Amino acid sequence: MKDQTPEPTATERYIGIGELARESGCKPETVRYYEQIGLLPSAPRNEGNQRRYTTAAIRRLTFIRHARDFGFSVEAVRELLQMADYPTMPCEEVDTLAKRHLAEVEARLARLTSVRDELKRMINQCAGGNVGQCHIIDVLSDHRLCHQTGPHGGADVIG
Amino acid sequence: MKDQTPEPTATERYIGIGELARESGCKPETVRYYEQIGLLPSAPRNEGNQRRYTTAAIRRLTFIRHARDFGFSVEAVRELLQMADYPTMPCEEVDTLAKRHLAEVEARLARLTSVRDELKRMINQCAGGNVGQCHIIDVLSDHRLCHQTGPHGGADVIG
DNA sequence: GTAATACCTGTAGTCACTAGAGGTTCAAGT
DNA sequence: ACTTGAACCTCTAGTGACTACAGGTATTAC
Repeated sequence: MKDQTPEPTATERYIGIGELARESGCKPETVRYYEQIGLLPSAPRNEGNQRRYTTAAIRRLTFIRHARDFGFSVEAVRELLQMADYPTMPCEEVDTLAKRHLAEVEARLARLTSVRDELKRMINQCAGGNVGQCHIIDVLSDHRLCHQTGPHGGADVIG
Repeated sequence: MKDQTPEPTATERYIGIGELARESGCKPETVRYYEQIGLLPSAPRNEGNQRRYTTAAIRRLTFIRHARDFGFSVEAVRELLQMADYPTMPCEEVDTLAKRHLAEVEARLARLTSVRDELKRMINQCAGGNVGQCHIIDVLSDHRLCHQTGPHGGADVIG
């Protein structure tokens, strides 16, 4: 990964898992989990068996959290990390991964948008009477009552 | 739930779990799962211990699948089913549930939209060189490089 | 009669964490 | 030096909504 900060010096301060987690916006449990599944390398331990980290770990974990926030799966993040570790490689694969992810996000957006529209229609048509006359229940009971502009009736529908 | 079809007669044909699943757009495993968690009542069995269903089950399961397709949680579906079972009750609660769900869907849409925009920006700015110069990696490494119109950097970010 | 298909139960796996039990270590204050 | 409380450790189990599999039984078609 590209260094934005100077290299850690020999006298660099080590931090514990709690501070690392705070700095990167996650919880200590999550850090241990990422170590367990190999997204983070096993951290060196102090005399009392507690993990000690440098700023390199903050950068790596921030990268991970940020990619996860973008909705990349853990496996995609693993690949992104591998690529980021070799700055001289062509970035074609990174681009491909990002584009594939964008396509998935857009598909989810489309489905979610059609769900939203249908929900709005359902709610607007509810006259406020009793359940027997309720349009919301009707639409849920019978797919044919849907306006169905988009593909919300598919298999893995909600993103 | 409001009947769209006439009441089942005494001579009605019973169907197996496979046909029920096909009719309602899910798998037999899912039907058994719904029975297990109490969304569907325990089906009567034939001599060989296999579940037999009537069209009532098709209607109920279709309702469930459809509500799930709209993104209602299983617990919300459970409540909707309870309400649908009492057609003379006021539909206020149904309305409330639907509106709450709409709000959640809109929140997810907002987050997802901001993620999509940022992904697009990342990809457009990738000059196609090597990983060391790759804007995608840069943005993932450093949240400050985000355009950040929306709240995609929050806690539970991706819907 | 036999072979293919559908069905049964029960358990474990998925994804990405999160929560808790039960214990150890560290840092600060007295 | 001692005590207290926070932070840390490992290991296991739970979340949601299914899905998959193993190992067996029933039904159906030929």
